[in-house]
Amino acid sequence: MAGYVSDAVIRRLPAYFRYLWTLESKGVKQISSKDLGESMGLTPSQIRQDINSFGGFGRQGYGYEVTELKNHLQKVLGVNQEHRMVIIGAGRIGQALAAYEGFPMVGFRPIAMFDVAAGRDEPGNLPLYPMQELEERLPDLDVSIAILAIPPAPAQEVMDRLYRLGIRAFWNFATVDLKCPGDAVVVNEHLSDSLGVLSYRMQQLGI
Amino acid sequence: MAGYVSDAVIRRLPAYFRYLWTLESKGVKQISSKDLGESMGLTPSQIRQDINSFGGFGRQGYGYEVTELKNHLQKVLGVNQEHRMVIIGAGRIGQALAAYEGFPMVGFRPIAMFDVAAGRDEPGNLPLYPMQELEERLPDLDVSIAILAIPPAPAQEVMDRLYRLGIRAFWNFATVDLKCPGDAVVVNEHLSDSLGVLSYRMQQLGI
DNA sequence: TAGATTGTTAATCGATTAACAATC
DNA sequence: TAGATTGTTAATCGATTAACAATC
Repeated sequence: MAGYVSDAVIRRLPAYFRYLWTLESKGVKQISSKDLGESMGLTPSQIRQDINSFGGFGRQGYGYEVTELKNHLQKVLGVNQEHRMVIIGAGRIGQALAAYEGFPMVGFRPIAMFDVAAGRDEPGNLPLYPMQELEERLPDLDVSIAILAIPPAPAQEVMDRLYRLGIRAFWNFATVDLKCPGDAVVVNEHLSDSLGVLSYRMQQLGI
Repeated sequence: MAGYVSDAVIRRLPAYFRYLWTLESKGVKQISSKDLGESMGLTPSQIRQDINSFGGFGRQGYGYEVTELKNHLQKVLGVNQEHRMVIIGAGRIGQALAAYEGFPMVGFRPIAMFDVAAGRDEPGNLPLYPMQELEERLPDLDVSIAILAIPPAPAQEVMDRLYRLGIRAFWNFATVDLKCPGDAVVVNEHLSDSLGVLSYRMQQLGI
């Protein structure tokens, strides 16, 4: 079905998926690359290229079946299966993520939180465990992803500790770039980088 | 100094800035494009190209002065000046952002929060006002950026309302893509898109 | 059928990498 | 000076756009 799909394409897939999801929820059955392009700010050509990088779904003279394409994108991204997550750090960011409503759409589910300060509020309805019980409890939780919502200083060490426990996927909110072995994945989320870009554009417009 | 700088370059600038900042705080005085490239996972060539797109700072045979380059990047990004922000929505994401430690580095400062439910906790040390007082209070707050940490449904409407009050820069955490007039800037932050990419990579590695 | 729109190849455009003279 | 490393031009690579035959 798909050979190598470039990074540039992969980064656009979640946006396609999201948009098709909303189309489906509005009852739209069909869409052409032209209309999709207009809504998403991309050229029809690019959309057809992107979609075709993982298989042919359109019908000439008609366009794409919204639900069919959405479901397929879901499988391509792997967000059709449930991903159980543990959240490390029960500070404000950790708590915000524990309650984030964007997860169900992509099949992600927070299962538990850990924090060095065991006396914190239990947010949402997730159990909160002290960090020292990590080794003891993690195996039973059956999670495949760890969210790091902790300060930068201990981040790399905590990641290594989770790696030793078998975690191979990390979503990092600590303000450092973390490195991991080749058999694991890290997505470093740098919120302030977005602000840098925003600031640059403001300057250009003289805001 | 700089003509047109491409989007691809601009998106890398905050990472350069962040890394130079940590180098400076470690007391590093000088760095070559070779070493910078190794640390950041870029080629020396690319780094020299990027830096030269906004002016020549290196010395042959020596490299770059860390502090000088950092300070210049700061000006290029416009993060040397203070940006006052208002946070709309005092839910968990709003509260997390109110306390986010990544802002000072980029000169951003949250000033106040607004929420439809006036009875919420006052988080951090920011004043929290009811949303209906927006028109009355915003002019005195002297903010140039609004963070939207509200549900998708009212997001576009709230943005239009802020635009009418003179706000021209938006950082949007609502899970919809917002559109704005050409004299304003929006950065749409889609956290779950990152998870889509993470999920795709996990699948590829068989995690 | 005629019109619309795909899948796909070819053309263009832009970004990254390589190379090297200039020079600190 | 000799060695290192820049700034910059040229070469390569990849991604986007255009075009169009295929076909629903």
